[in-house]
Amino acid sequence: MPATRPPWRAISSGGPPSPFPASTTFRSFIDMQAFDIVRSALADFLKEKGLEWPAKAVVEPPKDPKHGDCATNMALLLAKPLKKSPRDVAAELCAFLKDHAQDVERAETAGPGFCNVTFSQAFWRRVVLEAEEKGSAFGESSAGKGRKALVEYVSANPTGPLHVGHGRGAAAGDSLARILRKAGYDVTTEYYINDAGRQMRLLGLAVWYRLRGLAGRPMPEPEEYYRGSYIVDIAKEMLDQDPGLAQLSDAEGQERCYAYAKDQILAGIKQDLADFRVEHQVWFSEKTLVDGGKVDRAFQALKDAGYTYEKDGALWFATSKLGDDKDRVLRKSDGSLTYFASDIAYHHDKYGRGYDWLIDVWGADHHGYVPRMKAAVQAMGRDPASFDVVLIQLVNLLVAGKPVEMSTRAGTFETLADVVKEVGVDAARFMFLSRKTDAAVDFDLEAVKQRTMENPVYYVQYAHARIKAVLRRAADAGVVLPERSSLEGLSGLDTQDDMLLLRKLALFQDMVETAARTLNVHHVSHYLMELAQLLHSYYAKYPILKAETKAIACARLALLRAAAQAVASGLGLMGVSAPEHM
RNA sequence: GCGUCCGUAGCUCAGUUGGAUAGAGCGUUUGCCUCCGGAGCAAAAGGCCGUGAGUUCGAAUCUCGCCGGACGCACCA
Repeated sequence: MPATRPPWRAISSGGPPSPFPASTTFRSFIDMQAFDIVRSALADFLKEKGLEWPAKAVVEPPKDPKHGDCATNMALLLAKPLKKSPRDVAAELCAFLKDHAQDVERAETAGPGFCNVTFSQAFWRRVVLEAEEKGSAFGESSAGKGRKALVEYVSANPTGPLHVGHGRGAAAGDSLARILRKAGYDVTTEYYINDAGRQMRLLGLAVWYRLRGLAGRPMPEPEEYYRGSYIVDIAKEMLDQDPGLAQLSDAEGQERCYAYAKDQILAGIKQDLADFRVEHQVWFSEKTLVDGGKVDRAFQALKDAGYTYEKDGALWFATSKLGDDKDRVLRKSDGSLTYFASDIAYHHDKYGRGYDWLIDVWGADHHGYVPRMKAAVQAMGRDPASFDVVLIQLVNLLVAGKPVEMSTRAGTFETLADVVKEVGVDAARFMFLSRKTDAAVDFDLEAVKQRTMENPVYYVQYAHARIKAVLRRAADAGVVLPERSSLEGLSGLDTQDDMLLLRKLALFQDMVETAARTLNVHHVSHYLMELAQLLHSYYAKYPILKAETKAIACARLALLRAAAQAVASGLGLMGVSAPEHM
């Protein structure tokens, strides 16, 4: 956390595949079954032929559902060793799968030599039972194995209100924490308060300057200070409470102003975050690092590892030995610490608190800072893979396609609070979380306000509300849906569209794990869009309450109830509400 | 100059570990409200995946060059 967090820039990218979640792909119960069944049958086939599993052989879901439930390229890779054409091998393999794998209804060759496997309908219906059994825990997994992860995000300097860019970082960090929890991690969320150093001095100076001006004791305008109108407001507030303040000495006045302003601004930030449904469990003060001797302890750790040296009166850290471009200064020749120094101490402290995985959410403009932080982690004797940075790209605020100036002028929507007030928490969060964090996003206030497909949040929420409406009507009509369905009761789910929905539901847990593994929050919203689309289409095509038979009506209701569970759960991961009515 | 990231339909964006005919929404065109919520559904049109090579059974995906864009490269915070 670079101290200056330019407000409107924030996030980034591409999520370095974290080592933590691992080499194996985690799948939901249903999916795991499906893929494992095929994998083990393939292994049997290889054993029979006396061959090893080819490194490039995969079992995967085919892009086109017409190709079945899962596909393997095995035959393509066995053609050479078996000295047969890929298609002949595929035919042989398919015959084998049909005979040796459970729940397999069809196994067919396709294209250049793929084997497409289709499971029985009953196999897929089980996902409804799984959803009913797990309830709101549907989609949870143990992929994280309870590892302790610390997500640090926002961490804006308490020198002014949060801007929209901070909002994107806030939404991303908060959602990431929710996703990681769902994926089985023990997550703590944290905000690093830069309450030491130059920024704070400038804040105190700014308020003091305004205060003296208001009190009729003007002083020369400082070269550098915060000019926002909120500074004047704070100065007024202080004067109202104690008109005698202006008579203090500059040193004491600035100190009083700093302390008051910091607390006020921080309180405002906390309120803005709470209003945005963003949680931070820990508020970590930079000051406590310095005062508590933690910086010295971190320095000692680096020194013990042999990475520090003195030069030109400064203390240096040999980050270039660890992949950085050049060495960095920790303590300047004037004796003061660089920002990097407290950063190192901060991360040293984080590890000391027992976290296995540190995730920092930074503005993308700080990407150049990553290598030196990685170097620091390594010098502390930690696995650099246990430290990930999610970079957040900037937000371009627009009104009807035209850029809004990011000035401090009143009347322009630049603060997070203003934007949220204007478009609502749900729409704002959904928008922020729908794109890869490392791509800049255009945030058009007009578009996001509209209840159309311009902002898909309503599309997804509507799918949820619709299902709830049908379930209510069912209850009103006296249709009693058992809390737990039976496989026989679901036998009415036998169309292609039923299967599409069931398979989508089975992928929910997969999606959560992918999002957690890649630290890419946008997977959630895309999944929800696809699920919502299937639901709207299904709803339009099939009568539910007026189904051909009561049994089919119940089966469809159970399917929709499970789907609503997934929608609500997915929206929950984004911190977006799942309304019963709209 | 060096480094990181980005370039996919008119627009905004997905695309997992390299897989089959590259997807979705918006916009456009055409249909659908005697029927459970039309904030919806169905269908059509729309593509040199920036560009040129390479790797291989197979590339939007991996490698290199080039073009275009964003952002970094402090004894700043």
